[in-house]
Amino acid sequence: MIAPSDRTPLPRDFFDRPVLDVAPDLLGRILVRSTPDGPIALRLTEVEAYDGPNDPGSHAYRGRTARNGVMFGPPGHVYVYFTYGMWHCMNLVCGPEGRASGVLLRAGEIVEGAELARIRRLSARNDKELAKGPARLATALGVGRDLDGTDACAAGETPIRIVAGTPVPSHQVRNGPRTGVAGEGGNGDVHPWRFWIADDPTVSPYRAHAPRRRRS
DNA sequence: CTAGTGATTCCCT
DNA sequence: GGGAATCACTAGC
Repeated sequence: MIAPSDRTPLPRDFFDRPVLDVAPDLLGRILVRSTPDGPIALRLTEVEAYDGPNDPGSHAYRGRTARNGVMFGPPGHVYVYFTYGMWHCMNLVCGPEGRASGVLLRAGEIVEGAELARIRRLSARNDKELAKGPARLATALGVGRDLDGTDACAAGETPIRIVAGTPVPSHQVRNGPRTGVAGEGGNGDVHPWRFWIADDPTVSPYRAHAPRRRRS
């Protein structure tokens, strides 16, 4: 059951700020995913910032394409991409419009609808693993490319919204280098653009980017 | 716990 | 053509 206060999405102004301001402020906020079977609510515990065409690690680095068009649109919308032939990951577009920056949602704690998330995440050995990693998070919430471009700030029974939750005080926020990003880490040029809640058991393990070897 | 590797397909060069 | 903002599984400590 969603409390009445949880029906109000965060205003678009929340996302219409520099991405490095928005990213740590998202920790502790609640993502509400409405599905035909009922709501799933997730408390965000780990996020990662991407700063548009000036950021070599960003999908928007080489300009607008068919895949990343939503990033160039207004803030507060959902950008979903497909990767590694199997997985989806979701981002929230941040302002100002046209900067094409966004926050990758890397991990969270399911606080409602765990019974629905478990059905989509049969390989999870416990509930802490349901959304421990960006593709696991999207899978647990049933998020795919069909939700690319969804407005997370719209009123009503929308597929995805972000509600206030409880912001995490800055002394409990940790930050470090991004994980798994090609073009970063190998040359020592890393930035503390990953943010997580200190000592939270749902935060994903750090993995440096490892280039894949060719198949025969 | 860490490290190594196969899976699988879309998208851009 | 080949890399990709990852995961699941295995082996070994």
